Amino acid sequence: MAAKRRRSAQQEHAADVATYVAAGGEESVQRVITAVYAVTKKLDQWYVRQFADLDLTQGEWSVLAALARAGDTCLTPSQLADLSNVAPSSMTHRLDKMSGRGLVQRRPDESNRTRTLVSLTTDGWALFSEAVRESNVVESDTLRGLSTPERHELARLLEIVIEGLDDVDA
Amino acid sequence: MAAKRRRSAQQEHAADVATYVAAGGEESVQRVITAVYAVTKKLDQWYVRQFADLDLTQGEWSVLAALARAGDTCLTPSQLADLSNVAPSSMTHRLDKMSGRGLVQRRPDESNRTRTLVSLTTDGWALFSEAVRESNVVESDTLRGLSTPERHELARLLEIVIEGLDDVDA
DNA sequence: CTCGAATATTTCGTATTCGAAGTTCGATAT
DNA sequence: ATATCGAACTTCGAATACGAAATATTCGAG
Repeated sequence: MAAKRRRSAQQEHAADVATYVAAGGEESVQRVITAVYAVTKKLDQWYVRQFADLDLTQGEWSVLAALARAGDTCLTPSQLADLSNVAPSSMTHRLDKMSGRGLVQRRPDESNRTRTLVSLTTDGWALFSEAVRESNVVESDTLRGLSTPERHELARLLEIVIEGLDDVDA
Repeated sequence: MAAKRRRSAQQEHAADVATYVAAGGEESVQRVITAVYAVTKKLDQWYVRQFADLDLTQGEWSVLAALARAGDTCLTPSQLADLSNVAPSSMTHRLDKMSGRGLVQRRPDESNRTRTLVSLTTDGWALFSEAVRESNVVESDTLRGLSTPERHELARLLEIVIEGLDDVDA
């Protein structure tokens, strides 16, 4: 099942970084970026399997998570499309399915009738909680090699990166 | 364009983590995982735009990168499907397109005629290099808030996580 | 040697996604 | 007031992805 074990994951990663550096990337950059994507790629595989139990696709999860993070603030289909990295037209169909299943509800915005407001139903909130708890199992397992101080340090460094994300476009 | 600036990205992130913790996640876990996905989500958006200049989709990029990382070792369509997180049947069509464009080439495996061996062409290698150099611009910009020692520390911590990834399935 | 199971790829039907119009409503200027 | 532009959502056709079945080859058991 798992790939060739002749090399450790470390060595495999180092070789990948070397490939990117040879192609013109910076070492200190590629070491971080390649590592980040190695982690998310593996996590994505697990999410697919975990969420299948809940009859949930990654796309539907992104909607659920976006609405949950918004709290009691309703979001529009456009906002959800942006947050989910999909085209607005795709969100239409996705919301059709999810509202048909009773996870979300759409209602017109009285103050601006071009807008539609989307919010989680009680079932939607319940499924969100269920998914978070299931995900936390594999996520926790993923980080088991790090001590609590190391996790905080890792989070701190990532949060520095996050702080500058929005300014890059400009 | 950019979302509401009333809150800093930091505060936004902290609020997101609080939502996951309230739903049953562990604080030290969610702080890291949420941050990792915040970074990759933004990077994914940039990749789409950057790669559009090279007439390259993210799916095609994943094939290019997998073959480049394999070096002179050929990969089979099945292996590429695994590495790209797509179904084998999807890889068939993707390789059809890419070989039609002259980026990759397929040849039968003489030692096992059920297999097909895929490798990069000269044009494929050139496009890979071009894409790496373009990507490195935004990636480098993404990490500009970190000093060189901080980048090494971030890479070190992520590499600890990577080392344990394959053992989680078991 | 032959039969059956396993592996690798492709084909095919269905579902999801995207981008480009189409439609409705709101905002601004004249 | 109304005309025009822009914003938000949806509809529609084309492209992409998935899963199941089909095809071809290898491997192992009898």
